[in-house]
Amino acid sequence: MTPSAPNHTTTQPVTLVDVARQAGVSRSTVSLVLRNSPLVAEETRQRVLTAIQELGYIYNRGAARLRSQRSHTIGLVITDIANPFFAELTIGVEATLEQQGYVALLANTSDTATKQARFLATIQEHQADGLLLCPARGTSVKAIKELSTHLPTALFTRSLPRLVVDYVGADNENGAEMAVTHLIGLGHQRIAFVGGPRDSSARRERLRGYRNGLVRHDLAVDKSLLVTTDVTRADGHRAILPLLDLVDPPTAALCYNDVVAFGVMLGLQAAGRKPGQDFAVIGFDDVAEAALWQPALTTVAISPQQIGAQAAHRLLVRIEQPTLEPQRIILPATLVIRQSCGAVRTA
Amino acid sequence: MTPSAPNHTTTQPVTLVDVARQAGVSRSTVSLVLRNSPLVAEETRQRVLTAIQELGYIYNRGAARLRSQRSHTIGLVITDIANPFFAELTIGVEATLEQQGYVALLANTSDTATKQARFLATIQEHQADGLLLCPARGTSVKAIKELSTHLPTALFTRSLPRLVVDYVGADNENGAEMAVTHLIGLGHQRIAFVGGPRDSSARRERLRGYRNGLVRHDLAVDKSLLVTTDVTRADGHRAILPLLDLVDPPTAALCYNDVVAFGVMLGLQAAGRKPGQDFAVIGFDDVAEAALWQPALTTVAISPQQIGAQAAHRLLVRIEQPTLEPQRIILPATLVIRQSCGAVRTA
DNA sequence: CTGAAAGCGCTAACAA
DNA sequence: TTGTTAGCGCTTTCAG
Repeated sequence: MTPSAPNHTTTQPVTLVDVARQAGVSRSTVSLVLRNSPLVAEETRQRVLTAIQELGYIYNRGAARLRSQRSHTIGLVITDIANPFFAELTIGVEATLEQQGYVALLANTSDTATKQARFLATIQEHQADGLLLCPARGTSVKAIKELSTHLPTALFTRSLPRLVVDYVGADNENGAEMAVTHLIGLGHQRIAFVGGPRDSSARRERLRGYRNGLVRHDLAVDKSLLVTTDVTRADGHRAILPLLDLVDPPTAALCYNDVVAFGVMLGLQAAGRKPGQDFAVIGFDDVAEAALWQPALTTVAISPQQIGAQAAHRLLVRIEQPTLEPQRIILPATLVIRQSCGAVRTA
Repeated sequence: MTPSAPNHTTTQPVTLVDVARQAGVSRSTVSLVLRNSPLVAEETRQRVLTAIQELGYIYNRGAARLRSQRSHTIGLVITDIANPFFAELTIGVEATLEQQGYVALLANTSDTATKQARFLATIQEHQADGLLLCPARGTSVKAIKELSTHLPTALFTRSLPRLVVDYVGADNENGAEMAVTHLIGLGHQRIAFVGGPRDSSARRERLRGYRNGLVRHDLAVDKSLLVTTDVTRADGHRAILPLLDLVDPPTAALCYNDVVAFGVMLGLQAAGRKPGQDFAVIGFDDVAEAALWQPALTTVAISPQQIGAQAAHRLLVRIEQPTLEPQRIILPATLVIRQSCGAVRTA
């Protein structure tokens, strides 16, 4: 309690009425100042600002929202914050929201539809102004469709079939095709596609690119080289081993994402193989770790921060103009060649 | 619009009054049902629940909070979500909050006091019921002290000098001492302490353990072996190089945390050294990646999820009983020996 | 540009 | 157990 500290009456919280009284103006004037309205005379405005300072007044958005139906809050629902891809994406989202005076209510669904449903209900109860969603596996499209009619919604990373809402993602198809083409150029003929949940749109797109790449080079698509998994390192590890035991085993793998690719590399090493030398591995995402592994991971780079930032931006625009035509924003993917595909000798 | 779908009048949102009318009870009864009060007769309760279903009513917490001064929201402020340590911690926090019907407003400060201050203001405007904070560098203790008098606050991972509030952290001092003792046992005499911001309490504690370990074995503390840094891989990388050029260089390094340790290992490799063979590296945290690096990182394990869960739990308890004596909860640390310290030959 | 009055959707006494 | 009456702190017309 320094003497210069604002005179905080701990018991009764200071309200806008107190500020109005102190400044000698009406409540609505204070309200206008609070929201940076240009309608207030500069001199009045200063008086109000001073009063706010003196009283240590804190704007009560809870009250404001009740009246204005705007919470300046959005729900951010992702499948796994422990995946660095989503961590970086979250940073992008947050930066954009912060700029515009919004905050995120965070939820981690662990890629399960039930947790997601529970959180979506919570989000609505808290009157979030919008929803940023990476749909979990088994998401009911119907439910999200319903939801998106009254709650501005933007999807990222994964889209949902027959659901026309804003979406921001990467060019998965092209990225995957570039990767496969690169592997084929390196002489590989038996290329596996490892990992990812079956109902992920991102996986479908990457798989399509993979197929296109093969077909374009007159290689057959062999179903025994396609594996679906959950999305952790352990899953990648587990998935690669049976592939090695095939009669005609693959010599390379394009993985659903980097995390799975890391698992695959570990699995290979556990089986006495040397990724980058006797087996080629390519990931997807270009997470920061990718460059740091031994061997460094060749991967299809997409920018998670940008995806997050764009999705957030798009959502805020939609909140302002709900009738806007939904947009599908696809950010480019590029192949980053490192050691794990065997194309480069050393660091 | 399936026929079975609830009859959603898109224009007028359904309120508690509508539910009351539909169920033929008063508003307060509905309110009680909404809050699971045991005072309502089971039969009435069912009628209300049915009405809620039929109307597709959504509980408006915004309105509830205005009256009850409870938002069921807490502010979660961390320094860097891209650090897997904080990502896991967040998971722990979230799990606990979810169980108790709370949601987190997330903020990533990038370890800067200004961003933190801005967010703290936002948190208050949004009437968060509590604050879970890992203080950024340069945090004004006075400001947080002031804040904590009206906002239930719990710190984690880093504490603040002369601030008596709930705190959950790891046994940094002991952990560091165990690590140093291990290195000394391995024959190292010149051991560096690398990384971490000077004003992090966690760093101070780890440094103290480091000193204790040396002193207890009659080794001198050499200030030229102590480096402060920011907390990214790049910082670790940068920090180790000058150390190698010393006239009497270190042969081992205890790092502020795993992320810095990864950087140190990369720096060593860039300098043509072999961590785990001609230089020993030990980290702190035991992030998931630690086990997967080549060489696998020896590190002091603390459980981020547990720290997060405990801190959240403690905060919720305090929200219920604000007069409780603040507690300082220290979770144990254990040394996990892998390859980077050279004590184990192979995987 | 400023003021007065009404009310957002809920909860908290209190009474019935 | 349920209903009645205020009113949380703000924004929003609408006048002045």
